[in-house]
Amino acid sequence: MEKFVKILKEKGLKITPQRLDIMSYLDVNRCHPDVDTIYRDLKEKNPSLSKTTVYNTLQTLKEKGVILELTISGSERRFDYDHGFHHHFQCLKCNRIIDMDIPCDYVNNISEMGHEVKEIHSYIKGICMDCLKEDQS
Amino acid sequence: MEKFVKILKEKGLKITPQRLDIMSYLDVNRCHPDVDTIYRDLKEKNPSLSKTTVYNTLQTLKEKGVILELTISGSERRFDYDHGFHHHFQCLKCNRIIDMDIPCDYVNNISEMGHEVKEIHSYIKGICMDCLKEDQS
DNA sequence: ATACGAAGTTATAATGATTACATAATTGTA
DNA sequence: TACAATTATGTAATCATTATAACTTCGTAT
Repeated sequence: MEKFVKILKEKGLKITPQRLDIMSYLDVNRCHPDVDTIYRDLKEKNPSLSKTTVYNTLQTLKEKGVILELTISGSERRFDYDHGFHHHFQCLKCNRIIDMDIPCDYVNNISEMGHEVKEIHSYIKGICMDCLKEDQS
Repeated sequence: MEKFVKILKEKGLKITPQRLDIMSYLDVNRCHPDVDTIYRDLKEKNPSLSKTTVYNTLQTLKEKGVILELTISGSERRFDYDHGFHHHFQCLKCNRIIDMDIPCDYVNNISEMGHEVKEIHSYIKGICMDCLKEDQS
């Protein structure tokens, strides 16, 4: 928990239990949860939590670069603790998002383009291994 | 225009002026327009056009693989005539989306993963060349 | 050609996620 | 401990998207 306090201080943000809860939740739950899931899960331990707070905090943490917002789907916003670049795979059947740590040289070539790069998102969609197996059986 | 008729027939879809308009619009306007832009522009020539039709048609064409929906931004849905895989760069300042045709070997390696790949999206965000120049002057 | 059924379009209403706002509470500091 | 600034809360407003139902058009078979 100390590491989250440190991060908030570095970013010039006040330390509040709500922020620590959300950061800790995203650090543990690397399943790219959406706003509502975060809200519902955290509300169990802190029933007075407001959904507005969740929105505000996610927005703040995103602006400060602590967390990442995925835009893999147009309809659902998903969030991720920022732990280095990797690709994301979304299964069109079970809707799960899987981290993919296959190396990609493209990232290194981008600087040649003349644009200043701040974020890279790589989304692959299809049918995941598990759903493929189910279909066969 | 004949090519759009052909595509619709191949996909088993009826040929309607609205669909042809939307396909033609996306084929010409490769700036990745959002729903509202498409609607406003096409409404000029066909004032009875309904926004529901735009939504329906985009959805149908997307399902049939004729067009692609970008999810580069969480807040705005953008559409693109499907003309082969390429990366997209979005400028965080002017909001423009630029096609990037730099080769990427990653695409070829994906099949090794065990998942079945249907779509690949690659989004890069940052400050574009033009905005960088403006900042300096 | 014409008529018929299916598919597509339209306009309106409903939905649901996100944002705005005003108030209350908490944080960090003097 | 008290104070100013920031943050959290709850409600209300907003906006894009979807659902619905009536109407129209399309493609085909007569």
